[in-house]
Amino acid sequence: MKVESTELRKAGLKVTHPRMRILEILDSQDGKHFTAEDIYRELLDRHDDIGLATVYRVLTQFEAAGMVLKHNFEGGQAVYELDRGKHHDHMVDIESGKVIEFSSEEIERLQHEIAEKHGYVIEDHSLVLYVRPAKRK
Amino acid sequence: MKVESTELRKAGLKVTHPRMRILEILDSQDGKHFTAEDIYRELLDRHDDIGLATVYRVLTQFEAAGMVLKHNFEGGQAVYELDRGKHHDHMVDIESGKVIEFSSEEIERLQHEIAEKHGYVIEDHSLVLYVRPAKRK
DNA sequence: GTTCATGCAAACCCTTTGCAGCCAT
DNA sequence: ATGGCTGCAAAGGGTTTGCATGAAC
Repeated sequence: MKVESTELRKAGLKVTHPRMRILEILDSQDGKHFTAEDIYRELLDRHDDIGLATVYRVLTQFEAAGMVLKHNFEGGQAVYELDRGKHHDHMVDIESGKVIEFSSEEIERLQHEIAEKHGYVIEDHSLVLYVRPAKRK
Repeated sequence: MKVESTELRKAGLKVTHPRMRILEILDSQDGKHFTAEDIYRELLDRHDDIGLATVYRVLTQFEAAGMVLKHNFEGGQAVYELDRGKHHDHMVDIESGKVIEFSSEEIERLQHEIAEKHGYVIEDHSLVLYVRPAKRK
């Protein structure tokens, strides 16, 4: 039995064709971030007849199940990535649109320190650097 | 002459009633973050007959002129605040919706270090901590 | 056979835009 | 006077939802 179907069952979701396909696409490229449209078009390319509404519904369910992370970078369109367990933040190259992942334990630590100082506990956080290739000197 | 009108002229914008009023509202509470609707409703309360479209247009112009900062926190609605020159990041209390400002030179420094390490220069960044009041122990 | 999921189109929310009239300069 | 501004209503883009059909269990 495929890994995907186990994942779905674990999340309490029926193993349906759309969910399997979408999960496969999300899993196909590590570190890649997809918009709902990206996935929809990929499905069309594969001649899978799955509606855009279903893509949104499935992504929302995956997010609720903790299988997928959703990010709202600038630009209106949300992007999704498979949650592979290692936390990271993002850098967006504003010239190419490319998304680079990074992580910094030190920043994480400082964030918790700051929240604590204000009497809070961090539930979630979002750190995005909008960057541009450095000019060679 | 009021400070507001000087600000507007400096930005190359005509000194109109809507722009003055919106600027006044933004200036009325330091550290406060407004949605376009917040401002619109505030204007209605003051019996200023200004359309929501105008509020959006004016806020966009203010942002372009560097007078105002726009943030896209979770929840679909953008919030605006007067740019008073001191950079800061945000913490959002997910229970009350309250926005707390903070700043950390150390985090800023680490961000630049990370971007540089990847061959990039930071153009902009967004750091938001979604927090919950700490339980008393 | 039930229950849950899907496709389609319509609805939704926030934001932007076209246009004719109005106001600041 | 004239060019930029405004209000209104309509359009826009991304996302969600209602409903009848269809698939998974």
